[in-house]
Amino acid sequence: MTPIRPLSAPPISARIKLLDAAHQVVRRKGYAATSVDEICAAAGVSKGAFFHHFASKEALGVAAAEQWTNRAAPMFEFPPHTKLADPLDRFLGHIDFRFAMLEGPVADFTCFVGTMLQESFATSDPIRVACDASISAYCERLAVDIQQALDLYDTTHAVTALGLARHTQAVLQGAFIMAKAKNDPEIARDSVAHLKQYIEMLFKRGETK
Amino acid sequence: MTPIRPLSAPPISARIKLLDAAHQVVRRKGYAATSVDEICAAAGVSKGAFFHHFASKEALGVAAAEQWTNRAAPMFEFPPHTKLADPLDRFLGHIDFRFAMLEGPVADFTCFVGTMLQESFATSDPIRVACDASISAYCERLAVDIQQALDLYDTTHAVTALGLARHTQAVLQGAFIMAKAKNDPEIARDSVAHLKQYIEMLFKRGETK
DNA sequence: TGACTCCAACCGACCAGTTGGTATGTTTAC
DNA sequence: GTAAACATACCAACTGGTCGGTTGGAGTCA
Repeated sequence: MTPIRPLSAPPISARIKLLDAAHQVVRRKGYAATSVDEICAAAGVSKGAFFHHFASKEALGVAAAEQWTNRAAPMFEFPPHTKLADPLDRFLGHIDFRFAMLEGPVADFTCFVGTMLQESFATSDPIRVACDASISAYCERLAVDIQQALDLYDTTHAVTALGLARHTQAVLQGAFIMAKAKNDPEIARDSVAHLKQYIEMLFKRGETK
Repeated sequence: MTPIRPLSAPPISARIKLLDAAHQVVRRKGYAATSVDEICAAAGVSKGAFFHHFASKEALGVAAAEQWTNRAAPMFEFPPHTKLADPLDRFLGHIDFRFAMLEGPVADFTCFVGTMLQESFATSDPIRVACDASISAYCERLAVDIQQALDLYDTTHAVTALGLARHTQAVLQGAFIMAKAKNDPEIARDSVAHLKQYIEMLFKRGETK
């Protein structure tokens, strides 16, 4: 399966190229409609290389879902808003950041694991579990800031940090589908704007405990 | 293509069976992963019947999306809440209704057109357009009650009826994906509960204009 | 240094099974 | 009688996956 190599070693080129190609092609065409040959062509590698690195197409799906988590991680580190002192500012800054991502071709901002889930949740449990892990990791990371905001600000409403993080993720996933329906990002931004308005209402800005 | 027949005539049996079978199988496996043979088997008809009623698999997808709209229509007519006098009660009743639907096997309550959109928005414009039409019809119907609620109740927030209807649809679509990730409806209900809380906050219950 | 070994990385022709779609025929309803 | 509704056998194209082979760089020993 995955060759054993020290984490410090340079990444195996073809493997990374295949994972990146899978992210791009599958987001446009879906998992089942994307053939192994297509992924190879997009990655610029041979079929032999594919099956050297992955035991099966399903194994690539699992690995690509894990890689998707890695790709999302910088979202919580590099943007300016992640350095803000106020946890609610960081949360709202994150929403703004996701809002700003919703532009250009639809396939470029939609979620790889969300797309795969639609097709694989009932047909491949390994892929479903890997996609769930990626989404859960996102939610749990987002919940850290939300919990700090809940600790700091007054809110009389029934809200848990993880629950609100999951709702945020759900709104984003739903927004992607609406954007796909219209083939236009604008409708997705409207939904994220509603989400932000909800969060601001929940936290009643300015009233600390 | 579609045989011309008077609307009053009894529906062509095999055609309806194929559309229903497509709804069931595609929601479980996705569009691309579902073969024509499988749909025929699930419908209990032959392949000859399939290609007699539909020019291609894509044509079935379009017809099934249109049929999905028909299947959703009773949601706005038969449930008790649709007869309530207050438009906000009808809207919130609809949310409760959708909430209550979120139970049992995931594939039984998820959205056929939402699933198809994920795979077809970039590869089949006819299917994309048909799915968009189905979602838009739902949103426009829902927006009727919302508009009446906006006319009746005081809300200081920036909200349009159609925009809120679309956000409702987005939350539902996102909730389906979260349910698929966990293979469990519970997480979907949490998100719909957040949506209901948002709507109640928007309309500040009891304060009419 | 340089000849030798070794093995992960990579290649591309090939295979059996499945795919959407067709061609041709039979049944059924009016 | 005739046309729509359905059935069956079939096909070329494509699918995921296999298999024997080549390559190139890291060790090793003289």
